[in-house]
Amino acid sequence: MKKYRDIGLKLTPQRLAILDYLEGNKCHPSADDIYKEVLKKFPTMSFATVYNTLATLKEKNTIRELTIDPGKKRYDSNTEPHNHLICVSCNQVIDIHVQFNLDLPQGMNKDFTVLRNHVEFHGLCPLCKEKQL
Amino acid sequence: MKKYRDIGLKLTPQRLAILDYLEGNKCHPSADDIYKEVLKKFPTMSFATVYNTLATLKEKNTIRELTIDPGKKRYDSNTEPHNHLICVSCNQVIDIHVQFNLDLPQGMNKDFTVLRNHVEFHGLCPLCKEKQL
DNA sequence: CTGGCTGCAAATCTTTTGCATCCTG
DNA sequence: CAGGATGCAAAAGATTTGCAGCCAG
Repeated sequence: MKKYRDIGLKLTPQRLAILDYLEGNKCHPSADDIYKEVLKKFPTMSFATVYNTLATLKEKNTIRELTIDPGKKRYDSNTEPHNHLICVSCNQVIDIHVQFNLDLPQGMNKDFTVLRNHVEFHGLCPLCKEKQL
Repeated sequence: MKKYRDIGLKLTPQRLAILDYLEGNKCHPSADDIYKEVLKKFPTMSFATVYNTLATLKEKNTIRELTIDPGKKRYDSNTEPHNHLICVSCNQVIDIHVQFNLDLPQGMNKDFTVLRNHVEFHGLCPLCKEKQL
C-alpha cells in the first residue's frame, strides 16, 4: 500500500479496496465488476465512488481505460505498454507482453502526431474454440 | 444501389438511406449520428430501425463495428482490413490503408487462434495539436 | 478545520426489446 | 400474401451529475 501514497490523492478505504482489486487482476474488469467486488467489503459503496475513483486514477495514469469491449469500458492496472488478445466469442481479454515497433510509412498522415500504438489480436480463446467443435 | 441487391435482404428506402450515408462517409459515425442524418430524409425513422439495420449489415459483413470510442459503438462501411489513427483529444478516427504483418512470437499463447489483428495509433490530429499550443 | 471524497438518487446516454402495423418480394 | 421490416414506446444497461454530509490530511 505504500506505493499508493505517492499518487497524490487522499487515501480512503474504498479507494484502497478498488486499487487492491485492480492490482491483483488480469481480467480487465468493467466498472460494474469492480463495483460488485468492492461492495462485498463495503456494503455502502456506490457507483459514483467507483467512477470517481476510476476517473481520478486514469488522470494520474495509474490505470488504463480500455475501449475493447463493445458496450462497456474496461480497466487495466497494468500501465506498461502492452497489447491484447481478444476472444471474439466471450470477449475475454488476455495481456500479451510483446512490443511491436510500428511506424506510419514515410509521408503518410505526417500532420498526425503519434503518441503510442495498441495492437489487438482478435480470435478464439481455447475454451470457446472447444465449444465450437 | 445495384450492388446492395446481392446482400440478400429486403431493400427498404430506410435501409438504402442508411447504406448511402455510410458509403460516402469516412468519419466512422455512431448509431446516433446515422439516426440524426437519416431522420432528415425520413422523419418517421426510429432508432430501432437504425440498430436493426446495423446489426443485420454487421452479420452480412457489409459493415464493421468499431470498438474504439469509449462510450459508444462506431460503424465503418469499409470492410477491407485496415487500421486507424485515433485522436486522443477529439476522438476523431482516421483510416490508414497500411497492412502490418504481425504474428505472435513462437510458443506464446499457442492455444489462442488468431483470426485478425487491428492496430490503433493514438495521438493528436492536426486540429487538436493547434488548439493545444 | 477544510477541501476533497462518499453515498444516494436522479438524470443522461446508448442500446435493446415487444408488439402492432406496414410493405417488399 | 407472408414474412421480414418499420415505428413507437418502454426497458435495460452504462455512465454522469448534483448535492448534502463525512473524514483524511
